[in-house]
Amino acid sequence: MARPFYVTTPIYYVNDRPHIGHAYSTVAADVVSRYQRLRGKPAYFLTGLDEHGLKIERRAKEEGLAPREFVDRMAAPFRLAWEELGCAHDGFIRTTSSQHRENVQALWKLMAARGDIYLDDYEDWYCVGCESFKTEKELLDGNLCPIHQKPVERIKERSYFFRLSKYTQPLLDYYEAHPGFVRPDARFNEVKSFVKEGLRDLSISRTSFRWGVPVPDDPEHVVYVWLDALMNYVSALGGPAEDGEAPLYDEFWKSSEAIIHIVGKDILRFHTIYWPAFLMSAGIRLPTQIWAHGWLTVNGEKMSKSLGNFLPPGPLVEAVGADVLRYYFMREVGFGQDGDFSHRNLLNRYNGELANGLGNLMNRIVASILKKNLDGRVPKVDLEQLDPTDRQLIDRAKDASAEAARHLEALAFHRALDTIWELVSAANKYVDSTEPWRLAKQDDKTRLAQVCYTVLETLRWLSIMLFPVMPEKCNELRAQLGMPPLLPTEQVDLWPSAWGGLRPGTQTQSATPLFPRFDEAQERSMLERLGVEAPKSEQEKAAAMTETEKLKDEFIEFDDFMKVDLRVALVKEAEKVQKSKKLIRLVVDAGEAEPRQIVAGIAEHYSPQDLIGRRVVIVANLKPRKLMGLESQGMVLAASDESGLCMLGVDKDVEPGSRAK
RNA sequence: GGGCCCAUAGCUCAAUUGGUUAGAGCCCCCGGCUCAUAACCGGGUUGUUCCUGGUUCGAGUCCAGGUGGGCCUACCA
Repeated sequence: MARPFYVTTPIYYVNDRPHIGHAYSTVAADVVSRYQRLRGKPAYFLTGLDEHGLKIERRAKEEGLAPREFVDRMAAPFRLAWEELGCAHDGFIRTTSSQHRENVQALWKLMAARGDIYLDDYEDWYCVGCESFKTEKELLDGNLCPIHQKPVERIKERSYFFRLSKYTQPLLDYYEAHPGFVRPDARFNEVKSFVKEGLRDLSISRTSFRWGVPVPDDPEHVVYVWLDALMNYVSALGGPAEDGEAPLYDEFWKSSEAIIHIVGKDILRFHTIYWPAFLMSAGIRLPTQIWAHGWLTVNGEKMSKSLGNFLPPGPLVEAVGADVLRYYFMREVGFGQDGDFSHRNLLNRYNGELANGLGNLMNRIVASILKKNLDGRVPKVDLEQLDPTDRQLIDRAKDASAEAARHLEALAFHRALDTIWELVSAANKYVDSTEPWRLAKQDDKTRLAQVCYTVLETLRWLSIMLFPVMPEKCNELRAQLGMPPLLPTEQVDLWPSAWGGLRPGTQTQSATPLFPRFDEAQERSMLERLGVEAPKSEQEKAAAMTETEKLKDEFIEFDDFMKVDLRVALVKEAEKVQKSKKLIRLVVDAGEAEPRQIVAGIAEHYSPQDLIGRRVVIVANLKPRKLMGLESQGMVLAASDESGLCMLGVDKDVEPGSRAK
C-alpha cells in the first residue's frame, strides 16, 4: 500500500514579485509530487506566501493601502505564475489566513505548555529609522544602520524567548539518527557544525509592529516572523489547532511516508534547526528531509534589481512554453548545486534535445513512416517473435525506467533526464539501424510492423517517464500516439515496467511537431523580445574572430590609439563603496562643466583620504557602467604586479582635463 | 581565526566508492543515410585528473602539505 507523500516549497515573501528563483523551487516540488502521484502515492504539494512582517506593513502604508489589501494584490502574480508554469499545488497557504493564525497560536501554546517559552528583556542595537533591531555584524563602521546610515541605539525590549539552547543535544542526536535529514551532505555538515557550537535561546516575539500573529494572552506582542512562517507547513494541512478535525494533517503529516521541504540554501538554518526544535518542543512529528537547492545566476550574473536582470518567469513561458522551461530547470543544473540560467543554453537544449532528439524521433515514425505505410495505426505484432535488436531497445527502456525512477526518488532530476535521454538516443539509433524506410520499399510488412511498434511503445514509455517534468507535452505526445491523457490514480503505479501497453489498431494522430525547431531568425527575435542581447550570426562571429585574430599580431594605427581619450583628472571626493571590498567611489574634475563619478577597484590598495587632491589619469570616453549600483563614468589607470597596485599620475600639476597622448 | 565543500577535455559534468585502456553531452572536422523538424547515424581531435610528496601490487579515488575557488561561522578594526 503506497503511503502518503508531502512536499513543500518555501513560502515566498509577498513583498517580491515572482522570479525564476521562485519558479525553480516550485517546479522542483511540482515534479516531485507529480512523480509520486504517478507511482500511486497520495501526494500533497504545498506552496504559498509569507505575508506578515514590518516590511509589508510599511510597504502597504506607502501604497496607501491596508496591509490586507496590499497582500491580496501582491498574491495574485504568484498564483498566476504557478498556473502558467503548470505547477499543480494542492494547497496554497497564506500566513494571513485565519486557519494559519490559529495554528501558530496553537503551536505557541504547545511550546509554552512544555515550559519552553519565557519572557525576558532583549537587548540589542536598535535603528529608529527601521524600527527594528540590528545584530552587531549587520552594522557599518561606527555603529551605523546599514540602511539609514545613522547611529543605532542600545535598547532593551521585552520579548518572549524560546529555549532553543535546550535542544542543542536533542537536535544533534536527531541528526545522528537521520543521516538523510538534510541534503546535500555538505549543507548538512554546515548545519551540524553550527549546532555543535551551542545554540542560544531565540527571541520569538516583537512589539515593534502589529502586522503579524498576536501572541496568545499577550496581544502587545506579535509572533516572530519565522516561527509564524515555518508553521505554514503544518497549518496548511489543518494542523493541531485544538478543536476541529484535520484529516489532511492526519494523512500527510502524521502518517506520511515522507515530508520533504524544498528550500533555498539561504534559509537552511531556519528549516534544519529552528523548525525541528519548535516541533520537538510541541511534540509534533519532524519532517523527514530538508532539501537545499542552489541559486540560479542569470547569464552568468547574480540576479538583482540593480543589475537590471531580474527575471520573471512569465515572458519565458510565453516564449518557449511552460514545459520547456520546466525541462530546462530540471536538466541544466544538478539539484543542490548552484547553476546558471542562460537563454542561449535554453535554446541549445531545446533544439538539441527536445526538437532533434525526442521531437524528431516522434515525427519520423508517427508522422511519416507509420502514416505512409501502415495507415497510421498501431500495428499488430507478436511480442514473442522479436528480433534481438528489438529486445535490446526494450532492455534499454527497462533499464532507463528503473534508473530514472531511482534518480527521481533522490531528487536528482538532471540525472533522471540524462538517463531518459540515453533512451531517446538509443531509439534514434534503433531507427537508423533497422531502416524502416527500406523495409517499406521492400514491402516487408512484418518486420516494419515490429520496428514501428517497438518505437511507438518506447515513445509511450517516454510519455510516462517525462510526465512529471513535462505534463502538457507528454499528454500531447500521448494524443499523437492515440493514447488518453495520463491520469494518476491513488494506489495504481503507472510507472512503465511491462512492455506492450499499446493496443494494435489504435489510430495515431500526426499533428504538428511536438517541439518545432527554432531557426536562427526566430531565436534572434525571441531573444530580442526577452530583452537579451541577440547572439551574433555566424558571419558576424567570423568577422569578429578575424578582427581579434588580427589584433594579436598586428600593430594598431595611430588613429586607433587616438580613439582612447586619456585625460588628467583631479580627485575632489573619495569614499569607500559600502558593502564592497574593492570599490572606491571617486568624484573627479576632468576639466568639464560637471564633475564625473568614477568607481575604481582600488580600495585594497588606497584609502579614500589619500586620494583626495591627487591628479590621476583617466579614460574619459569609456562606456559608462554600473558597479554596485553606482554609475562609473570612466576608468582610472593603474599598474599592478604581484607586490600591489599603483595609480598612474603626472609629475607636475597640469590643468585637470589635459589630454594625455 | 575555526570549519565544510570543490578542482577531471575548450564548456557542462560522469567514473560501479582503491582495480587494469579516465568516459558522456555540447562545440568543431570528416563521412554515411535520406523516413524525419538543415533533423538522424558513424568516425575523428582534445587530458600533467590543480601542484608536491606519501600509503599501496595498483591512486582521479585514500593520507599530508600547498595553490586556487565557493560557502558556513567567529572576531578585529
